[in-house]
Amino acid sequence: MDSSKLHLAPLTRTSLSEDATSKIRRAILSGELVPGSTLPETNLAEQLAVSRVPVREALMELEQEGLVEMDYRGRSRVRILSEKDFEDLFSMRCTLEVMAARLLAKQITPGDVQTLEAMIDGQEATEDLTELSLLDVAFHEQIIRATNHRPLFVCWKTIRSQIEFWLARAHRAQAERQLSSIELTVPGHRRLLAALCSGSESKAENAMRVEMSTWREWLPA
Amino acid sequence: MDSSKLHLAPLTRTSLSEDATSKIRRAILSGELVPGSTLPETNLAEQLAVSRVPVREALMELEQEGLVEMDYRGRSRVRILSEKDFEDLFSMRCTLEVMAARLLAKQITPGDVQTLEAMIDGQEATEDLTELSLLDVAFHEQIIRATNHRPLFVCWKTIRSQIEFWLARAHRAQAERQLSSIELTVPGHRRLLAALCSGSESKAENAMRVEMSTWREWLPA
DNA sequence: CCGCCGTCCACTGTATACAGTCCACGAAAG
DNA sequence: CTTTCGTGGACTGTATACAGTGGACGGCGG
Repeated sequence: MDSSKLHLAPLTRTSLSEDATSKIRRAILSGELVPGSTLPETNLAEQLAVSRVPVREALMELEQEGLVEMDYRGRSRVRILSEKDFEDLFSMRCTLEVMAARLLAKQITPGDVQTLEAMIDGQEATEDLTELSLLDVAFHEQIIRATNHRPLFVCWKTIRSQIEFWLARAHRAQAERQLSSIELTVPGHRRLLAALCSGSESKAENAMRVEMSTWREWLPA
Repeated sequence: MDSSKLHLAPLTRTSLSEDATSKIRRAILSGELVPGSTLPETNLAEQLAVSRVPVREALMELEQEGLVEMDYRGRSRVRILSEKDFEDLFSMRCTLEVMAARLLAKQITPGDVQTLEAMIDGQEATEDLTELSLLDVAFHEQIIRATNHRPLFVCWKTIRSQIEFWLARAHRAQAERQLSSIELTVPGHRRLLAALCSGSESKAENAMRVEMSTWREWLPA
């Protein structure tokens, strides 16, 4: 049985641009690339062993995600996020997620519930707290995706990376008082999911606001 | 007095990419490029008399704006916006603008008021209805800009062009029963501005919801 | 010592060149 | 007539080449 004709691979085929994007993104999120440091295309191209073209596209993408900023002439640096930036980020997130909660309350499907429950189980099974916080973001992203609301999802994507940046930063900064332990995250998500299934927009909204507020406390990074 | 050293020009310096972006955008909004039609880089580059590089960047930008979509292999076409797309667009717009209204109610400055009033005066002085609808969008954009909330503005930019696309389309489709006459737009904006100045978040929100609903009636494009 | 000017260099914007891929179309086999 | 296979062309993805610009730096004049 020769499956070579099935074109299974093309779905996951990855261009050098996307490759470069995720590599640079990871380097920023990990702190390897410090906020404010310059990102010369020439330099990055050399390090990633590709030409400037994919690097350019990666930088454009990351600018869109808010991790990179370009000066009036096109020179890129790792964006420096201020306190206000983080506050704005979270107020935006709150608005988007509340909208998602209300939408989903009206249209959630058994399939959605199943997916979300599986994700919560995955969170419960996790030991690593850094990993957990990523799963948490993924859970919220799944809620937004489930709404099938394209503009909402596009907007979410413009802040997602910045949220992960903040998470990584907070983890490094305050390793002792770890945010979002399993004991808090998992039950919170179960309550949220229950509210989303209640069919009541206002219940869903309130549950989401509660969920959001548990994060907001950690804002002063 | 030689001003050649003052570098006044660089502020408005325009790259070929941006040039290409606005030209293609205009062509789509005007209907010259029909939804669904393909956009081969080679072809566009030839027509715009530039190389493929600026065209590529323009297409990436327009994809972000939701006017262009790329298939799994990178071939671009003018995006076909469905009825649901427009509904989602407006619900997104409503959410963002309500958020903006609440924010601005808390922090509006005399300068903001002055700018917005001047824009309303400009609307009052306009005869052309197509022009008026663009001024209307610009007015709402100014409200969002005035919040000084970067993520909010970034999100707005991802839907702005699609809204203008819908406007242009609606204008062509129903030339007789013109939407948004001056008699409706200007007083509506004055009331909205008054609510924004009231200092009350809920008044601002309600006024914005009213403003949004006047648009929504026209949805079945 | 301080400021001004010119040169050089690092870097981007754009063009061109090259390689690979998918699809349409047509020929050959059933 | 239908199906299969092969081939050519139309594109994109990526690399390389070229041109221009602004800033850093050093020398020169005050």
